[in-house]
Parts: sequence; structure tokens; C-alpha cells
Amino acid sequence: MGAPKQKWTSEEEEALRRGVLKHGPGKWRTIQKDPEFSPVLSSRSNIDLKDKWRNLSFSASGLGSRDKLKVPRTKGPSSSTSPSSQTPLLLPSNKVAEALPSADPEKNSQDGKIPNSMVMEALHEIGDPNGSDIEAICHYIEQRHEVQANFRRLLTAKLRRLIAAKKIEKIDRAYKITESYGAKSLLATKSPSPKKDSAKPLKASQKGSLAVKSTALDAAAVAAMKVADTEAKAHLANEHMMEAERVLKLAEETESLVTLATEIYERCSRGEVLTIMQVAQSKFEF
Amino acid sequence: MGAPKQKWTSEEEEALRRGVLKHGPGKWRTIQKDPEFSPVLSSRSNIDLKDKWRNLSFSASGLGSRDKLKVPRTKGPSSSTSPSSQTPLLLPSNKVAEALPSADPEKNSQDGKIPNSMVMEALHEIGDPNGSDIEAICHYIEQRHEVQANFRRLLTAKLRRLIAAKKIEKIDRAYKITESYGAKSLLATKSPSPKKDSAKPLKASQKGSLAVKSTALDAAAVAAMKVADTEAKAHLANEHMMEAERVLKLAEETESLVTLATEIYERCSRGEVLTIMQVAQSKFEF
DNA sequence: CTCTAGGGTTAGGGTTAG
DNA sequence: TCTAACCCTAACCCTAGA
Repeated sequence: MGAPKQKWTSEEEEALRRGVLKHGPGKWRTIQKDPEFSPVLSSRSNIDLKDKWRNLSFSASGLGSRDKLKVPRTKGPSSSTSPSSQTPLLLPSNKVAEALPSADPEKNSQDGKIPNSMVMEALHEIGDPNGSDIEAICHYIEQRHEVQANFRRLLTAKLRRLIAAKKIEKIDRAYKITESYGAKSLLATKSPSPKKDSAKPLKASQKGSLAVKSTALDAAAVAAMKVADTEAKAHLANEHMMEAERVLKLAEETESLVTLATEIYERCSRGEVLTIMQVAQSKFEF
Repeated sequence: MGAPKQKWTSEEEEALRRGVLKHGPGKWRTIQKDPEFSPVLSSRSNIDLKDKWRNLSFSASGLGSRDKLKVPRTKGPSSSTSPSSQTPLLLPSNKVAEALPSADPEKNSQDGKIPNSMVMEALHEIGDPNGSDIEAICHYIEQRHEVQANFRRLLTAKLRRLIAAKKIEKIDRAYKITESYGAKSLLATKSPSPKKDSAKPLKASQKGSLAVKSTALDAAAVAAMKVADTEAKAHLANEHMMEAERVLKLAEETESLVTLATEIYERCSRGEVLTIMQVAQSKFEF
């Protein structure tokens, strides 16, 4: 196994997005050879590009990955499952921006942390089908748990992480448990969720240079590109949009690191030999 | 969940072992469909096979179960430290401790530079007509040169640069000197000399090289068995190699983190308002 | 032979039942 | 708490068809 698996860096993703923006989707070899991107994508084959774009598209559009027929556990009497159609919606509209990745897996129960379960329970108990806003969640938890001074901020962070973990989703200002995570008893609800189908406001006034075929899929792709384009421009135009988010995340991470650093410093000053893992383990709970 | 959880029977384990012996590790679907094992493994998916093999080989070699610890993420908003970045892993701390001696900034004086010639020489000397993967290159160079902690990272970068410079090319996972750059092609074109003399077993994971299909002759079967056997044995050894790699990476990341954390601590103690990016940028170069 | 589309498979981290 | 068993999905492979 020479290659442990090359994960895509955000730099490469960015290059790919811009490549698609420039040449259109499906021109993988072209993108890969474009001197504008080749330095970054040199270690990726055209097929890699295609595969990555597929991943991006799916994770960007719906929540789930590209659907896959799941082998039913206990396949004894294997009833002929008909896979049939695979909805090929491709919408790569991903934020070109990408602030901090973070998204700790979970298992945070340190003093300053809010356990996932607390939030999930709150959402579940409030039980609003449209989701609950942060005020409601905050209020609910404060009613039955002791909270600390900066609880609200922590809650914000926690909510963000839960969203990243796909356990909850945010619609407008309302947070709600995702179907996939909340109703895991019934996976019969397998509707492909054709929610975002809006390709209408866009006219075919695309960059004429792109050899756009006239299939619906390509139209969708072009629309997607439009969106991506807009987003890219919006992002480049003013990064202030993301500023608040970023500051919050940075603060959060910095705080953690400072805690860690302080601990390290104190212990080291006592002459202890230690590793970061030791500190981390005692300080947080992984 | 209606799945009670199917524990593996020793019969199934045995079938899995023999399957790996026959087809090699990584051929889960093949093993699962092999009529020799399918009766026993019929209720197991290829993924189950893979997971079980993982459990088996780990509990066999290492002590505990497979790793599960995580290092706190410290990625910045717009760039990651390296392509190989997040490396979740843990390790017996004693190893880490000794691998983490000092963090001497000035020790890195003669860093950063891997001469092209070093890489080209390695590729040439290894002389694999199919190219060499990064592991092989890394190993070759490490054998005869002193390298630094983050050598592997530097090597990756260097390889990319060489690719961009058209001096080498990457095919699959293999790097090779481009023909135009003076590699007398040992191509041999795959023509007249078949794999009869399997002196050096290629990676079974590549290009159906072990294509012992239903037409398998006895000789072929025997040869395949031998190859598979070697591979199965190599598997454990491989685990150890990976282990070593992990230690290196961990040490590398830990070192970075410590540096970063210390820096943050120091600055914060001086009352500076700062973000991770500021520190990181001043400390490393992105 | 080269390239792309798209289904299939694996690797590896995460999660959970017992 | 610990771990075997299970899940999820990015990354990678294979093949048909142009």
C-alpha cells in the first residue's frame, strides 16, 4: 500500500472549483492540464478530478452522499431489490469560502462544554416540527440545567458543530434534528428529496464560450456553475460576510488552544516531561 | 434497530483467513463471492469482511484495539498545513515523548531543501519501470541520507514540483522519470514475457494481476496461493511500518502544536489580541 | 489509445450495542 | 469502560461507450 489515501486539501478543492468555473464540468483533463491549476492539481488525475467533483456535488446539494443501494443486513431471503433510478442531481454550489473546518466529532463533556445530548434532548423535547430558534433552546436548557456565564456562546458553537456533524440542520433561524439522525427507526422514508430544483431564475445567457449541451443535466450543471460563480464573486468581493462566523470560530479554537498552552506551560515549568496527548486527555475528554 | 448483532463464528473467521490467503487482503468482494467461502460467509458483506479483518489483524499484532484518539484540529481558515494534514492517531506516550525532543527552531537551519538530484537518483536507482510510489522513494532516500523530521512532507512537495517541471510523472500512485527527461525506457511493453516467473510478486491490489478466475490452472492457483500467502504475512509487517509512519507524523504534528500553543500562550500573556492565523502565519509559512 | 460517465469497491474514521 | 461489530463516505477502481 504505497498510498495511504490522499485526502483532498482545501487548496486543491479550490483549484478544482475554479477549474470547473473556467472550463465547465466534464473537462477534467483540460482543467488538469491548465497551467493555472496544474501546480496544485499535478498529483491528481483527470479521473480524480471527476470523482472529487462528484463528491463535492453530492455533499453540497443534498445532505447524503450519492445514493447507494444499501445491502440489507441479514440478507437471507434476498428479495430482489430494484435499485432502478439514481437521481443524478448535481449541484456543486459549495462555498468557495471555507472558514475553519473544525467540527469535532463529539464527546465533549468538559466543564466548559455542552454535551451533544443536552442539545439533542432539548430539540427533541421542544418538538417543534419547524425547528427551534436559539432562544428557545437556550431557554429550555437553562430551565433544567445549571449553566455558566458564557453559555450562550458555547451553545452557538455547539449548534454549529452539530450542524457540521449533520445531526441537526438550520433553516432560517430554526434548528431542527435532521431526519436522517432523528428518525433513524424508519429508513423507509427514502425520498430523494428533490427540494432544491430551482434553476428557473437563470437564463441561458451563460458564457457562450462554453460548449454547453442542451440536456437537462447540463443545464443544471450550468445553473450550478452560475451559483458557484456568484458565490465565488460574492466571497472575493467582500469577505466581511464571513467575518462574524470566522471570528467566532477562531475565538473558540483559540480558547481551546490557550487552555492547552497554559496547561503545557504550567506543567513544563514544573519540570514535567509530557506529551500533548497527556495534557489533552486530562484537559479535555476525547 | 432490528439487528441483534451477529458475532463472528470461528468457522467464519477461518473462512475469512483462508480467503485472504487465497485472494490477498483487500479483495473483500472477491472473497465473499468465491464459491469456496460464500456458503460460510453468505451473511457477511464485503465490508463486514474488511472490518473483521481489521479487527483480527489489529488485535493479533498490537495490543489494544484500533486507535481512536484524536488530536485537536488546528487548521486555519484558508489553508491547511499540508496535504497530509490531519492525522488522527494516538500512541503510547513514551514513544511520542522521545520523538519530541526539544523543538529547536534553529535546528531546522538546513531544512527545506531536497535536491532534485536526490529524488531523480532514487527513482533511477530503484529503476522500477512502473514507477515507484512515495513510500519506496522515501525509504530509499532515508536509507542513504540523513533526513529531517518533516522529510516526507518536503518530499511530497518536491515531487509535485518535479511533476510540474515535467521531469517526472505520476501514474496511479507511482512516480517515474519522464522519458523525455532521460530515462531509457525499460518499458518492455508487457509483451512476450508473461508472469510465469513470479520472482517478485507485484502488488495484488493492482490491475487484476491476480486474475485467477474460474479458468485458473493448477499452476496458476499455486502461484497465486504463494503470492497471497506472502501478502498475508506482509500484512502484519505492514501494520508495523504504518505504525512507524504514524509515530513520525504524530511527532511532527505534536511538535507543531506545541510550538503553536506555546506561542499563543506567550503572546496572550502579554495581553495581545490575536487569532490563530496570525500566530500560525508568523510561525510557519503558508 | 484517450477521455468521460457512472456504477462498484475499498479504506479508514466514526458510532453503537453489549 | 472497552471492544467487536456496524455505519458512513471520501477516495479509488473498473468498464462501457464515444
